[in-house]
Amino acid sequence: MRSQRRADVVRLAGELFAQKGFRATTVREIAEAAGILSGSLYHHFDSKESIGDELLSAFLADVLADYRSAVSASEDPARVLELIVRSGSRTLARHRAALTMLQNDWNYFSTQPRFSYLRKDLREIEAIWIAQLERGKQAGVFRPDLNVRLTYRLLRDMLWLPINWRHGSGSSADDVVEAFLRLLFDGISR
Amino acid sequence: MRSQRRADVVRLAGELFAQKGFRATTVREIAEAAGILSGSLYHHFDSKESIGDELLSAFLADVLADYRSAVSASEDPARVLELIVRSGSRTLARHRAALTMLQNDWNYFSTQPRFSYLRKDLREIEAIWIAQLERGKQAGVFRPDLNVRLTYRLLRDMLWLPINWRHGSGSSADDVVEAFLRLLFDGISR
DNA sequence: TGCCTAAACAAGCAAGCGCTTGGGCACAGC
DNA sequence: GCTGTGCCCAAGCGCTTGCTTGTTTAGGCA
Repeated sequence: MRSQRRADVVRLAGELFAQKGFRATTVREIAEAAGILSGSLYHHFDSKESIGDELLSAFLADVLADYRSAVSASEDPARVLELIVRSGSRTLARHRAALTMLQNDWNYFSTQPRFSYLRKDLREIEAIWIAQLERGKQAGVFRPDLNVRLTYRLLRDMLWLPINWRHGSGSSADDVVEAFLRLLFDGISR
Repeated sequence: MRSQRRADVVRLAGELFAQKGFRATTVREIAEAAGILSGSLYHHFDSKESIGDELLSAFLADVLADYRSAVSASEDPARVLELIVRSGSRTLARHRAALTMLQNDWNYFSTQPRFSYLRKDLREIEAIWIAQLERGKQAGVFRPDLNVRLTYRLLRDMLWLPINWRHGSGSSADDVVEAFLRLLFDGISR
């Protein structure tokens, strides 16, 4: 364990970034959460941006690892999507703060050169989804009239949405996954 | 037409708020977009918040009007949902900036007393969705195992997501609506 | 012409921002 | 015992923020 404090700061900063937004969170707030003064942060980090960088790059690395392993785990497109949804559910939960940052502050991060890897990684994710949807269409597993690109956008965003729900009334994260998969493959009709 | 400039400022500010976030947009930027100085804004508005207020309250008023008219237009729950999706598509397009603000800066607005009506209006929207899903379940139109509350959250968020897609590659807003309805009722399976 | 008002400008205030600086304290190795 | 190093504090710098102030300008009307 090289530096517990450093890791704490990253985690606490992530929670604040997710809660208030990256730009709206001040280094003084981050420092206060960690029990030190703002100037002391700069002993551990170059800048506020590098804290955000650490959170986002770790998140995308884990997500991409999930996707790649799902693709190599099965030949069946429907099965691959199911794997992505199920393993993704846990990974996303571990990186809840980073995902929320990505959703809320995308317009900021996507314009900063430092975070250009975000676009690259998201393109790889898109490519995997589209490849699976297309293969499923060809194989006759999915509807032949499926608009692959539109469906991808809907599904990926749907999958990333529930992360910030506080499922209070008797529904767990697993319930959300099952409801999602059911809706995905069968819709709401009887 | 009481004041063209005032309306222009609201519209331009909305675009900036949607693009950069509410807190990250400065009154100087808004003023520059309108071709005046920041101080002159305060002849038309009390504060930056009141500009945001104008955008958000107008948006929610229009959305709720859609929902109420859809409910009173049909007895069939599936038909009501379809009406909400179709009319909502146009209303959401008209209020694109306000919807984006709501999505990106929800954590900010929802904690400000001034914007407490947001919670109230969203609760009414939720009640309408849930009532229709429940009625459809009872009537045997929807799956009997449908988790009503989870489904509502997924659907409403899904419906509000595509507003910021730049549908470049040959897919229009109408295509998105059709793809959504198809996915909603039938899923992706063949 | 003289007056009134809406709408703009020019300037700047207090507060808060990210970040830097210089120094102090505890503890390691010698 | 001395010194080096890791970690932190106290103070504050330069800049930006939302907003205020006092003044100027343009146009309608008696």
